[in-house]
Order: sequence, then C-alpha cells, then structure tokens
Amino acid sequence: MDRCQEKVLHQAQVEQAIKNIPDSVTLQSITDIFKALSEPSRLKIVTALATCELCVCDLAAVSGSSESAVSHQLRILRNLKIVRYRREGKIVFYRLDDDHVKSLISQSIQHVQE
Amino acid sequence: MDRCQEKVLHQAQVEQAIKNIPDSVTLQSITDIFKALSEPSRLKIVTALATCELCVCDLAAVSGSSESAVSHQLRILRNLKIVRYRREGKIVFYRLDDDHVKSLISQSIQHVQE
DNA sequence: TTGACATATGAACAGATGATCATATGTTAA
DNA sequence: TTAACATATGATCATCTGTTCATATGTCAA
Repeated sequence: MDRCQEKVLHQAQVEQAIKNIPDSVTLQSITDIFKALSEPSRLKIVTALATCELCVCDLAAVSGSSESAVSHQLRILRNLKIVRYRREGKIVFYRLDDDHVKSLISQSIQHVQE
Repeated sequence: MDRCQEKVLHQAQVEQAIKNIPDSVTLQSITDIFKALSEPSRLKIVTALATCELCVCDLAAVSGSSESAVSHQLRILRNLKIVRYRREGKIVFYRLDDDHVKSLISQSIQHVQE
C-alpha cells in the first residue's frame, strides 16, 4: 500500500498547501541556505562572523578546524552568498554578506530556547 | 602547514568571536533545526503545514513522496519539536509546533530574493 | 627571481543520510 | 475477533558530504 484509498483525504487543504510551497528554484535556494547552516563547523564560522570580519587563520582557530577545512567550508558559504571577502595583502578577510543570516540564527536560538 | 605562523592573527577579535558562539548544546540544537529544513522534501512538508494541519496521506500528495517516506520525515520533524500531531481515529493530523519556523522560512525567502 | 606564507583546491576515504521495501502497530467497523 | 486501512518503523542500499592530505595559487619581501 502506498497511498490511502481516496487519493487525497482533504482535497481543498491540499490544494491550498501546494499553492503555499515556493517555486522549485526558490525552494532549492532556501534548502541550500539551511543546509549551509546545518553543519556545526559552518555554523560556528557564521556565528563568529556575526561579530566581526575574520581571516581564514582566525576562523580556523575559532572553529577548531584546520585551515584547509575552513577554506573548503568558506567556498561553500561564498557560493551561497552567505559570506563576502576582501583581500588585504596575503590575508583574506571574510564577513557576512548581509544581515538576514544573523536574523535566521537569532530566530533559531529563540526557537531552541523555549 | 596547518596553522599560520603566529597562532592567531587577530587575537582580540578571535576571543570575541569565540564568546559569540553558542554553547555546544545550543549549537547542536540549531544545526538540527537547519538540517531538518535543508531537505526539499522536508521543507515542502513544513511550508505545507504553514497553511493548515494535514494528515500523512495529504502530505504525501503535497510533497510528491510515498507515505512511508513522509512518515520517516515527520518522525525527524517531531523529534525536533518542529511539528506536533493529534490523532483523530485512524488519521493523524500534523501541524507546526510554533511560529518560529514560519519566521525562519520567511526570513530565508527574503534573503534569497535579493 | 626566490623564498616564505596565507589561502585555495583536487582526490580519496569514512561517515552520514534519504528512499525503498517489508513488516509492525494502532484504530475502526462488522 | 477479523478485516481493512492509516501510519510507523527497522534494515538495506546508494548517494551525498566533510575532512584530510598533497599540491597549487597568489602575495609580499628581499
């Protein structure tokens, strides 16, 4: 058995619910964001960057990972426009791209702490 | 080479950043929430439940998955207190546990659409 | 140009995870 | 109790993903 007898029990609600689901592109973008924040190592990086800009070496120290691992993670965060960077000589400084990520995190903390 | 010469380039910022990182329990809880929302199938379920409560069969139709797959996903969402359920005879109705998840999603949509 | 250093990246491996299938549980009606 | 149905769950497998290691790139100083 893979589906209940009447294909859908509550047709009207189902249709309304389907309308409320974002288009597939938006859906994918959102899941990408959440996925980026769903790894402790990346979340550490992001919460650290919520305070001030930091270089790769700093972030390695903050998150307790190797610089290589951090660099790999930063690439993912860069591609998702979650962080920006600027180069200053040999050093690359990273910071959050905008404040939405900060809001996401504070919202989630609220959720967790209740 | 696994660490830059001086162990940390910007000591003060690093210490401040470390203070801003939530304790490991909170961190884990937050990543769990984000991980739960980082799969298209689960995000579909959650956005669908943002409109009204739905039964497993409805959710299968909405998300285009099998009922078994949906049930597995709902278990994860239940354990994370993202959804609640109530039984009415043979049918189990699911709904969001609180409004924080709605906020998280709307925040993320804002982020994506800019 | 050479050497030193900060960062980036490709390959490979180990661990995590979602879907499927089979089966179990719980509820109602007869 | 038995049958039918809605949902739950354990095991398995294929796929995905984070880390590590080795190496490459880019920048500065000499």
